[in-house]
Amino acid sequence: MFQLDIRSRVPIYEQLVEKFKELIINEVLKADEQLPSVRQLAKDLTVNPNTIQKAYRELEHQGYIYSVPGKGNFVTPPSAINKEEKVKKMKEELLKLLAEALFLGVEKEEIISLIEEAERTVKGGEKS
Amino acid sequence: MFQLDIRSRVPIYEQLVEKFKELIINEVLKADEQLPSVRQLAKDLTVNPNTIQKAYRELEHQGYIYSVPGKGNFVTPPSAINKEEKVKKMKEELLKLLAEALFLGVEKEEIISLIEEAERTVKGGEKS
Amino acid sequence: MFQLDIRSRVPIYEQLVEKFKELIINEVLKADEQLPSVRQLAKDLTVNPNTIQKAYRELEHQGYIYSVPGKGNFVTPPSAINKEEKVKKMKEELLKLLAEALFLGVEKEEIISLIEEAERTVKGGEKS
Amino acid sequence: MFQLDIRSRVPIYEQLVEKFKELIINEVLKADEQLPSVRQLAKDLTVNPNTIQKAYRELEHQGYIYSVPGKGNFVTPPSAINKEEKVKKMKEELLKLLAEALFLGVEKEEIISLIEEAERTVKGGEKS
DNA sequence: GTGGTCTAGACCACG
DNA sequence: GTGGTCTAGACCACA
Repeated sequence: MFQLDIRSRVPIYEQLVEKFKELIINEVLKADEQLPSVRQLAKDLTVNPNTIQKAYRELEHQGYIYSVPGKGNFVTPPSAINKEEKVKKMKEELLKLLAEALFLGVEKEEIISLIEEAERTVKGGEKS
Repeated sequence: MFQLDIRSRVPIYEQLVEKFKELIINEVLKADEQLPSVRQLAKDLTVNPNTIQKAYRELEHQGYIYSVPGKGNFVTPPSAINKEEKVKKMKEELLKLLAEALFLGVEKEEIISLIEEAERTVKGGEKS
Repeated sequence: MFQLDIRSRVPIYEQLVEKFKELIINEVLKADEQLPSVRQLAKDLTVNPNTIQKAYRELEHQGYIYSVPGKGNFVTPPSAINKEEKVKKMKEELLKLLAEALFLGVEKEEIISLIEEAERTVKGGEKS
Repeated sequence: MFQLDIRSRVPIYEQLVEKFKELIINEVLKADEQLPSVRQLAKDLTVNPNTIQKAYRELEHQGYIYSVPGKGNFVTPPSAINKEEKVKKMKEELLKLLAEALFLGVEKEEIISLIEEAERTVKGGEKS
């Protein structure tokens, strides 16, 4: 299910966060869908349960999932994500990255085609 | 000369690497120019010499400078730097960020205006 | 009758306790009135009977209801409920929250207008 | 230094978060002051280092402290705390608590005197 | 020395 | 069964 790079400099739990965000953004995991249980995923990935916990907790902090103790972890419906603050940070980050890309000689047209590519992967998540 | 953010999460040596890369790409530091000596820079920035050493080693590893034992560290000519790999990573990162932005409801038009804003900040620094 | 938030972090039994306390303080449930039976309520709310039991036991512990074995659970007359302790805790909590608000730069006037807003929502429910 | 209630229902790390927030709000811990090291505090409180870590991490998430790996954890200057979002949540919480207090028969005057008491403990933190 | 991550394994609350 | 917390102890990166 996941490909973790155990040797990478980026922590396992952070890799997990990224993977899950991707799945949620691309709606592979749909609203209110249940995520794999902490123990099960830990077993599948041969990682310690604490590490999974940490990833889930971080995802919850970022608003992408919510946790119901005794029940499981579930995907937050996009409409319920607190966007304002997140969008602001996102724009700053985007601006920085765009400047860097232009600086390295990436053409404006290339970036626009990247936007279109991104649109295709998201499709339908921007309604709310 | 440098503004280091001691508070930042990103390690000092990495901040140094970024700064030097900027100076090199902008040709503030010209081809084959000698970099400040480890000891001198460490003194100027009130940073541990080990930290400077680490930054220089990393710059060398990434191909931005070359080291001549007993002489010092020198700038690799920009034409010799391999940008391809960096551009590729940048595009991947951009794609991910763009998808996230669209997911959070940022309009395509907004992103395009961000590109234009980014263009303005870069203009003038991209002589190389 | 009840709106339970299955998603919430606060346990269902605790939500039940809060709801019942509200109904009792508001005298929607009058003194010595009988509460719904554990089985019936569990069925109505599609909740595990154990959960209802736990809520009732907790309400009894806090003094809001009393249980007559073989008969059912009944509302303690409001006059017999000890509010003092609760008011004390409430004040401590308020003090903490007020300090935090002031620290974050909320103006005193804003807080007073919040009090007035709160007054309006309570008006009409405080017959007891 | 701290009084932890090991038997309490509220987790140790959360108790720590509350204590530290209090110390920061009341300016016992001043801006950019260093917090006790994870290991040291763990030893002093005879708690596992991981638990301290968790508390510090949470405080960082909430914006009250910042962490510099290899250096330590430091108090965020009030001016640098991202307040907007926090203030919004705070007001909601305050409103709820105020309504509950009024409901329980706490007088408006009492609340206002609580504000004044809170003001005295904070004194000077609301400038920015 | 510092913080950050991770494993191994335990116990609790909840439904 | 689920998530949440905690201990014990290890290793790494950084300054």
